[in-house]
Amino acid sequence: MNLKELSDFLKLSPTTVSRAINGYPEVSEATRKRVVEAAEANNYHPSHLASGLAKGKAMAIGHVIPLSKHMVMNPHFSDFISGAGDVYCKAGYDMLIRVVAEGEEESVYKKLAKDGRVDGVIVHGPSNYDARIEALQDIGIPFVVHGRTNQDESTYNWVDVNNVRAFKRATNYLLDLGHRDIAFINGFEFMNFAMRRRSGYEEALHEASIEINPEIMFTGEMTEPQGYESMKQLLKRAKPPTAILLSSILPSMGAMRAVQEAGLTVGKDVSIVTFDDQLSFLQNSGDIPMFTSVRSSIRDAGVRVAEILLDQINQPKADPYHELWEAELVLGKSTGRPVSV
Amino acid sequence: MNLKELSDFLKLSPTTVSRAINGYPEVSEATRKRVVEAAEANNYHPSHLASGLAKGKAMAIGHVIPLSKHMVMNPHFSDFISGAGDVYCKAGYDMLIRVVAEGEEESVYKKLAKDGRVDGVIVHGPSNYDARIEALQDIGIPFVVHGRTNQDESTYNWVDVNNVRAFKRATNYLLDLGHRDIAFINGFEFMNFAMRRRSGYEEALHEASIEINPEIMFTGEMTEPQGYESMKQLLKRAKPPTAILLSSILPSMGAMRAVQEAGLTVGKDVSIVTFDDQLSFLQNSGDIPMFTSVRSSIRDAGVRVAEILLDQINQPKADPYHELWEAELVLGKSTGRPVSV
DNA sequence: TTGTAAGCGTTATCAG
DNA sequence: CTGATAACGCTTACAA
Repeated sequence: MNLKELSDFLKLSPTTVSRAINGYPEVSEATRKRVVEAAEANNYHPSHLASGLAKGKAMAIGHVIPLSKHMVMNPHFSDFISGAGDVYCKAGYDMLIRVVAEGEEESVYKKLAKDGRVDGVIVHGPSNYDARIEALQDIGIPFVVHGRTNQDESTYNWVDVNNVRAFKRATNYLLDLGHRDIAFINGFEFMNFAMRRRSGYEEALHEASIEINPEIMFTGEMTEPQGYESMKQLLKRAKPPTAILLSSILPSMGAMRAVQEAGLTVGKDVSIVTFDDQLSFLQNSGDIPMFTSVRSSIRDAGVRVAEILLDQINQPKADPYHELWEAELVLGKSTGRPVSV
Repeated sequence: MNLKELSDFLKLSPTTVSRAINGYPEVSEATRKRVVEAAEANNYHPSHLASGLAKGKAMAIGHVIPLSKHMVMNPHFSDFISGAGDVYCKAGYDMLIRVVAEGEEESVYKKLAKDGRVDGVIVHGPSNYDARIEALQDIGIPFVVHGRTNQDESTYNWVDVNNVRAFKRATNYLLDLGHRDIAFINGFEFMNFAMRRRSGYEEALHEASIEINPEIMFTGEMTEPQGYESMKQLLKRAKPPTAILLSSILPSMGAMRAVQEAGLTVGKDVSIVTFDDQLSFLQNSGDIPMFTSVRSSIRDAGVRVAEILLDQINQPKADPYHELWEAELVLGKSTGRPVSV
């Protein structure tokens, strides 16, 4: 059943029926009631394609998600997406996802933005210099970046965590406890967030006049095995570091496993501080959380990013909008003074 | 730039231009080349809404994802989705996701199916009796279920793992090793897959004439903390079970943590067998995997489910199609004979 | 308050 | 091989 049929059935014009259904003010209460009831009874739902075409709005937001070489989705996405998706849903928007091979992202973004299927897009996982930003600016479609790049950040919308500060604080906390050998297991450093985290770590060490030691710094895809393997390497050293900083709770689980396998105790023999995105399925909670961490919810980020994008769509001339969040430092069971001190 | 403008520019009719771009056979190679180049040069992309409207195809597949009470997305989704999304992308389809509160799913599915935004939908996480199935059958939209229900399974498309068999084998393996006290940490049993797993476990115990003991059987949301807490409970018992069966690698990580915290060793003091969905971010691999498991890739399931749906869309009169997969039993480091035997 | 008619950007039909 | 014309199902001036 389409609009025409429904209006024939009601002996009304399509116009009136459309107005009634979309809640326009000029239609009388009596007819509105009749229309809505008939629509319900006949199980009529307006075609989104047709209304989108007519109004020039797609009522959808695009996400482009790159698969890594192993064809997997970064697990951090699922929490971000559940936050964003919830916002869209409440506002009547849909989430459109394109999963693409790494490298094709820019062209896919362009196509997505141009073919009129979405009213705005989210940029995930910005690299240090990210061509998507200029591409989207050229096209003129509203977008919000989750994170930042090294490009002029005043020209686009973004929400980011203060990664430099977070990792500086984390490092300082370990220094205060008396640690001097602090390893760092980071994400890939072409990702902007990872680069900033490294800066925070290095700044803190510099200020404490401790030399940076590349031998105890790792980068890679933030997975459980990454943490496990890296930690195993570290424990093999003649003088293993007494503390480790990690970029996500996933490798932290792996690191903990390696420590325990070696018969050592986390929080005593080895201190661990992690960045806790508060992944829903790996809660670092309890009376005293398992891990000491710098914490910021990635789901909340998804919510805010989505809200900001919808705002920008409704006020296209608004100035670029930014939010920089501070991470909490939460003490857990995984840190203590180094034994030898 | 739209089709009309491009065709004016080329001094051709919109028809011809459309045909050239869509690769219809009746257009000459010369004009096709000219058209494609001009489209490229002018950065022309056809409007998906318009073409969808004209062809009556949306070129999108709908997924409805329920948030749990804690507003989080089940992490198993992200792997499933990356598999499905990859298939869609290669076939030129988009993935449309609606994130909804638990309970609203059925009505959202109906709306999604009716408003013409998608050409088919995927049903996730079927419960034992799932009203969505009949709703979608009434509407007449193609759909594929990931899993099954207790309804007549010959009437709809599905892909499922043989959960009964998998958990029966897992239990039998532990029995063969000599275990008699085998605990079971399951998902919520209103989910059909969880119910089937329980059946497999119980069948094996029955056949071995071992009594079912509800005190060592848990159900809940499959998270790390669930495994941790349940395991802690079990270890408090006067005579803790010597082996545990778990429904996902997430609670298994938690269980392992509890065992290690208690100063015990997994694979010696406590044997663990898990169901391994091969979650990308928690690989149970290595020369000898960390966990003994019954294994079936949830990402592969996403791939197959998507492929089947696209097939059904292209051959609307095809009979319902099913695939029942057998899980592998993979031996890892987490199992051994009970110490007391 | 309601209706008429012209779009929105494509594709499909049919004729040339 | 190419082109005019009518859909696709809805919204929106403009009229009544």
